[in-house]
Amino acid sequence: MVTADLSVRGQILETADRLFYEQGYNLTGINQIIEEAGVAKASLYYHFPSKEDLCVAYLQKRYQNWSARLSQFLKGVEDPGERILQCFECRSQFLLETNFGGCSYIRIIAEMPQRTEKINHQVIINKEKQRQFFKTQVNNLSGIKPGHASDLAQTIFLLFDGATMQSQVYRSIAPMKQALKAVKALF
Amino acid sequence: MVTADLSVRGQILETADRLFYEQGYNLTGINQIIEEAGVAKASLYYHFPSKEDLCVAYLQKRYQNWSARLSQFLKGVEDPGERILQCFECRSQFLLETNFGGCSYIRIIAEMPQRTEKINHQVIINKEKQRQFFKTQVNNLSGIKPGHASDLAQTIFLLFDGATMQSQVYRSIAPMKQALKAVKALF
Amino acid sequence: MVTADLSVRGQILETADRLFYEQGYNLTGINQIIEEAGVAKASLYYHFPSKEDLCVAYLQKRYQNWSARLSQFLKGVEDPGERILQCFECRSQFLLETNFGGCSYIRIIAEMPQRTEKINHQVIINKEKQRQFFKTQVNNLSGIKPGHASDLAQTIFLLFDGATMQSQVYRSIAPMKQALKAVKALF
Amino acid sequence: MVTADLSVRGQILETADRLFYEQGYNLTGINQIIEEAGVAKASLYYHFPSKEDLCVAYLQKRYQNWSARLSQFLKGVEDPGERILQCFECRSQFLLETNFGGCSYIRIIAEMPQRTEKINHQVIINKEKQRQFFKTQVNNLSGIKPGHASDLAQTIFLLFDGATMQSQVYRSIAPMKQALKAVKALF
DNA sequence: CATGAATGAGGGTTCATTCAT
DNA sequence: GATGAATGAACCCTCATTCAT
Repeated sequence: MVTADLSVRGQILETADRLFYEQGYNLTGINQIIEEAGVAKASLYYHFPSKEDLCVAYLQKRYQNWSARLSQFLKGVEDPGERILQCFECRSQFLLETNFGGCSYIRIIAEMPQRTEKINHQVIINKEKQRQFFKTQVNNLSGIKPGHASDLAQTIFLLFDGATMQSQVYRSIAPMKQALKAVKALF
Repeated sequence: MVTADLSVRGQILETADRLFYEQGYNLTGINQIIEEAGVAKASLYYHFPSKEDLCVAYLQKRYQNWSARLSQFLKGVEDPGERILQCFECRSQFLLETNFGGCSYIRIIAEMPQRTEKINHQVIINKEKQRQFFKTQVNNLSGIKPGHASDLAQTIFLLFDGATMQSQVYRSIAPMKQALKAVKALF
Repeated sequence: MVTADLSVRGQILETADRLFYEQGYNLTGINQIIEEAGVAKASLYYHFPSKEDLCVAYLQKRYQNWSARLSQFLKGVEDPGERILQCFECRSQFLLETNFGGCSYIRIIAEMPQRTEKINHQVIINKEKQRQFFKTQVNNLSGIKPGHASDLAQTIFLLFDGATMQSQVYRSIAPMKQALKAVKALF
Repeated sequence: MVTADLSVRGQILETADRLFYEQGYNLTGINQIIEEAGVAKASLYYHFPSKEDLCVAYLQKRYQNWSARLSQFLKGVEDPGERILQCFECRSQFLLETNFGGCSYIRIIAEMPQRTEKINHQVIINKEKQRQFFKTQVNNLSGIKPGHASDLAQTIFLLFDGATMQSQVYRSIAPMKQALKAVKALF
């Protein structure tokens, strides 16, 4: 659960987070954000020098929220293999809740091919953290042949992103289910 | 190679195709398209009733070009398994040429969460054709256990999309290579 | 009753007549006219050199239709005073049928302050014919003091236009009823 | 006389007021307004959310100006009958000054058959205030038979609008003079 | 007679950003 | 910290008209 932040900055970020994800970054204007956040335009620019900076904060917040959600979801799950599988379940649940909004990091990249350094940097950071999760779990798996752990983690990550993306396209969690099946077969 | 189409409609579509893919759909304005195409604005709207319709034509053209490229790439390749692997190679080559532009269909969905029916329909058509390619090849594979063909094709497709997307994010074909490796392991 | 004219010119004029009156001249585009008329754009410009000329034809047609409707309405009515009163009734009926569209001639003037000579000429012609109707009836009235006939006709005409206009504004025939009452009091 | 308002909002409204009345609402573009007002387009939309809202402000301003002009014109005139007659004189003077621009409220309705609620509302308000003026004067008239006051006021109002409109059509104050004569005969 | 294709100019509206207060 | 007001550039789209065929 995210604690309500009633500060001006918090209001802005919370609103931007919702709108960027629901409507897309380029389709969300500064005006809509400040209107729905109930703040003045100059206040937004006081806290975030540019829309780009707001985007970076949005990406950070997205990771924090996903990370918190996943931790909560995995509470009590100890087995590395099970943790991986539950990560896919957690994503399925998330997609259902968000009406198949997909991966926010990937979407930012998708709509900004000539992305700026700031934004690119944040996306890479977030993706790397996701990748690291799978790597860590795989390394903890028992019975993995040395040298194959990295490959396995990468493959799982590919399936994770592919399924997230296809679930958005098809508005269905079937791709996630399929990915889960494929991951199980890899262990 | 695509024959140059010097008709007004052809000029518009060719320019839109290039700009939508290079810059993104929402970041490409009608004005830029007509300027670079060297046509009048009303001419664009004569041939394409709206930007949305132009987007549909863009998606169709993207599929045609990819399809032609893939056919050319697979010329002489008969073995189903090899055809699948070469499809990944073809995509790698494409990504390198386009500076890691990713999958145009997916990107359109990624930047338009509230996609219109027209656009959604065309994206689904294109994605289904891609999926069908893998299904066909897998069905022609020898030694596939009955009932596993569908799962295999789906998994390959997930890896294909996941790798395409990650290659765009990381601006590297490493994810494609990784996916290729994973696919080989599935046969 | 207007005979259906299935010629291209007829189709265009009929459609323009309907749209100009329903939507207003400036709010009706050439494109809408040709689409709803089912003719090519160049065909319109073959029959009507410009939108302005089409407007003139529209004004002529509007007078013809009103004139025909009034003649039909007054069929059998001989008494000049009664003919005047029935003219107001006829207008009331017309306004109800057209959802209070008002006077087409006046509306054209209202939306084109710097009207062209062509259009101005046609409007004046139409208005003069309306005025002449009242003059003729008044001249046939019995018991009119010489020298007052002209004044009376003019006043009736003022009431007729005022009531037509106010009926459009208020979307009610109350102003027409009020004018009718006032006219009766003048006899 | 209206004091010059040099604020941005004032400049916009003053310019729109002039152009809407001189050229017509639909024939006046936002671009022309901001050019002649010397302001940025976004400034116009900051103060007026849409052209429609600007139209409402225009209608309000038109009433204020007419009201102020009439008050000034009637200064010192106490007799109700005379006040009514002077109202027609005031309108005649106004029409001469404005090159027979007619009634702004009526013209807005005339060029927008499918008027919006906002605009319709403002026009009705303005017309009702005009009507109220005549009602008030008639009620103050001496020697009016009870029950006839309302009819008389309505008839005068019809003559007022009819004459204003015809004066615009004919570009002459003759209709106003005629209406004045008719009103005198009603007392 | 009739048409499809092309156009320059302009339509109303929104963009992200800045600045004086 | 916070704000209202102002902006230049760009948004997608439609206008009435022309012309070669």
